[in-house]
Amino acid sequence: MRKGEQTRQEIIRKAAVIFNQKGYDGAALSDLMRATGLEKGGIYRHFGSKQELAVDAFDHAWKIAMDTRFEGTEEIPNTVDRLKQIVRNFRDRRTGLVPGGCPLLNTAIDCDTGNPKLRAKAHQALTSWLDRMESITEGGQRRGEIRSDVEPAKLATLIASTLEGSGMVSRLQRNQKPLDLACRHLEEYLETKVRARKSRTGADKT
Amino acid sequence: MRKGEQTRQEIIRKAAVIFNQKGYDGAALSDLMRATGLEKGGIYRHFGSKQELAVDAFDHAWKIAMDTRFEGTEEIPNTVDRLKQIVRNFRDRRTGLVPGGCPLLNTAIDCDTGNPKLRAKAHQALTSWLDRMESITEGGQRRGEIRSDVEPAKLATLIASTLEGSGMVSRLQRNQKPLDLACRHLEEYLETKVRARKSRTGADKT
DNA sequence: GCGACCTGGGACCAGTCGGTCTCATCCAAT
DNA sequence: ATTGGATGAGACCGACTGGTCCCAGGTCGC
Repeated sequence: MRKGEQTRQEIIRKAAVIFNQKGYDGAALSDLMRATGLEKGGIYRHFGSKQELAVDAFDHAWKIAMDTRFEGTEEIPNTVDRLKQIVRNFRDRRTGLVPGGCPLLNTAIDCDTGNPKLRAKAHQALTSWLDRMESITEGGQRRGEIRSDVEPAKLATLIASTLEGSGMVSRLQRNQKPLDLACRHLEEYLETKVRARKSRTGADKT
Repeated sequence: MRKGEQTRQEIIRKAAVIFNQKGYDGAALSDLMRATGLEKGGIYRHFGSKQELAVDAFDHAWKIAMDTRFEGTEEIPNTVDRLKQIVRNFRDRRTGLVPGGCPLLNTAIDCDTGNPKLRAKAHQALTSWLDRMESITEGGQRRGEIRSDVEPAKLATLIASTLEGSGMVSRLQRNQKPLDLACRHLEEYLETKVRARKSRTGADKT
């Protein structure tokens, strides 16, 4: 049960690229066969269906995306700075990602109608991303680094929405500027509306 | 040549829904046949290929989207208020739209890889949207309603990115709140960073 | 090194894909 | 009312779809 698992992982890695670039319907079994170098039987031994493979491939792509987006942020002590780094990571760290753009955006749009399994995956992926930014914000509030009138869930949603939207525009224009612009906008927002201003008591009343 | 054109338009209207909901690959000829009530030959008389039909269907869907997003804005005298109404239209006016979400977002993601014709259509659609908001902003600057340090292209890009991104999040969560939130964020931005503050001279120096 | 099981190849399947073509019918101008 | 072009039905096409299955060969634990 060792060689098989190896092959399975290899299929997932290769398939993730195809699915992320072409979408579920656009990715034909023949594409996956070419990418993996395996025949149909070789693929279907490890997965019960195309959809099952697509789900595993999405998990793989999303894990990489999440790891990359939070890379090097844990060790940043100030929570506002940490959020700023998350924003910058989204813009700057592209190496190692599964090619084809943000898997969350791709899958959400691709599966909005039909394919409820994959759609649910995308939904839970978004939730996991938001939750993580939310809990950073809550921590920041407890430590007095973030204003208490900031609503963590809303801040997380605003960041994710802005990044994904500008990512789409950047992709369509094949131009980094829109994403750049959104990042600067978010950074300014974090500085002026989120970061707690220095106060004598260290406390921050609403 | 009258009846035929009528049928053609009918096909476009019905097909636009299918393409917008299922994407290009996901929309099978059989789906289009069912939606239009026509046989394959009936459809192919009016369009040279599936792609040709998809292009016309996108144009149709996008025209409706644009008309809706700018509906009732021409007559708003102040340009900042006009931009705010555009933002609100994006959130509020959904009736009459082609079902399936924003055709621009859908097509951009669907056709990012492959289908260059349709991708080009999406790109030009984005450009037309941005241009329109840009020229409103320029007009506002000439009239002294908008700060001269605002860069019209950047403002347009920020608005479009934020709306599309939050639209995606709202769709995935099946919840209006993220879009609501983004709108309020943009409205505040327009008020505090875009609208020219009253000045004695009426002029606005950078 | 043996035996059992794990692995992958590839033939095969029914169904569907986008697309073509022919022909009966419909409509509209005369 | 006639007629010629516009129209749409539907049979047909080859390619390809996702999926199944069996068998030869490889890879294990022993």
